Amino acid sequence: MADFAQFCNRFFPLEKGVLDELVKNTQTKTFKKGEYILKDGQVCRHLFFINHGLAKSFFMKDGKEFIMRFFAEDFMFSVFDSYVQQTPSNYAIIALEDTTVTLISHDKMEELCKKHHGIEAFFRRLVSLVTIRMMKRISGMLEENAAARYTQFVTENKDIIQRISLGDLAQYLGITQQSLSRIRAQK
Amino acid sequence: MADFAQFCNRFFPLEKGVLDELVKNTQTKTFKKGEYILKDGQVCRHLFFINHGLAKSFFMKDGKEFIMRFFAEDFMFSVFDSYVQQTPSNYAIIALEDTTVTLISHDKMEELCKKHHGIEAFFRRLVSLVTIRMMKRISGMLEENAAARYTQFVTENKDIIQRISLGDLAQYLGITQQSLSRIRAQK
DNA sequence: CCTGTTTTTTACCATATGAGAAAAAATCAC
DNA sequence: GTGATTTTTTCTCATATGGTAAAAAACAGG
Repeated sequence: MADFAQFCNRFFPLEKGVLDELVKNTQTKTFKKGEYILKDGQVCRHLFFINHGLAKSFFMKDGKEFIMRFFAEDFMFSVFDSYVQQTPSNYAIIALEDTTVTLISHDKMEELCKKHHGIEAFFRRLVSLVTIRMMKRISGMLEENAAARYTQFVTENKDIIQRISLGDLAQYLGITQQSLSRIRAQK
Repeated sequence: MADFAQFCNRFFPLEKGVLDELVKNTQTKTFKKGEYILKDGQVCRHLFFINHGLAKSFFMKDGKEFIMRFFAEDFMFSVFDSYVQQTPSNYAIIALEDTTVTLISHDKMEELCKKHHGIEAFFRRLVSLVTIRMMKRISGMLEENAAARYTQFVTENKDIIQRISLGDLAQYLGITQQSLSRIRAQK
């Protein structure tokens, strides 16, 4: 069971009092497998941290589902476009397993960012790392075909790969599940 | 000719003295068409702002070029993975036209972020918007085929589209220039 | 343990895009 | 302005992936 305060200490150490204030302003929620953590069309009003479980963010287009990312234990995330702009989200988040999350509300977080320079810096670091991950994703999508992206995803996500269905993984890779099944068969 | 201070004021207003301090710590450089603004393998030690001109960031793989982004006037950017981690860059930046940039060094910027909460917040906003753009790019690459991505790029970049070669645009879209030529022909 | 549901695999054909080569057009340098 | 270079187009064929359908396998609930 990942702990949010511990995560923070590893991620970006804050002064004791500041960390306490941050943690004090979180709440915890549990979602059953298959439940929406965020529905598309809603404004994403929280940062999330996964204590336990697995989730995906995704969107639909022409009846097809496309997966932006999987989120597992000890990971902090949000739907950043909706969160930052406080506009309705094009993406939804669903729990793929029974999942417990720690939440910080946008308004509180903005308030804390203004109040504590350290939390602002924490947040900058968080978004910076998100950016770096997205750069890698874009590079991978440009340079590699589906088979190579699959192999890479497997090697980089050994820990969660068994927990993700073939269909979900295919939609993350941007191919049909039939194609992914074919790719797997060719090994 | 875009002005950096004006850009800042529009982007994220800082206190007068703070903005002055930021601007005072910039320098200006000019690159001829075709010159490297950053070579891959180098650590990206600056944030960039384009006063005038056009540039692309890209990487090579198996002799093929893949373009991450184009940067035109009045735009602030960096190679964020290399910049944030201060590690050698996998990406290079080349001027596509004679280009003038305003630079802020990483070390100075970090110093200013520590010193002025406002600059930290400025930077958070900058990285947040980068993240949002990258989310859009990833969505687009997942959901749309090359023809649709081309159409969308054109409509969203009317201003610079005539300045980008077909080959470069193809490599941004993740297809060959022959394919893009074919797509264009079908309109 | 059995039954219904979901997930994965397989097969067939259609289509988008890639690779290589070469022609045509546009641009650049002197 | 002219020749050289670069960019764009066109062509042909190969391949990866999509779409549809259906079978097989795995899983879930009573």
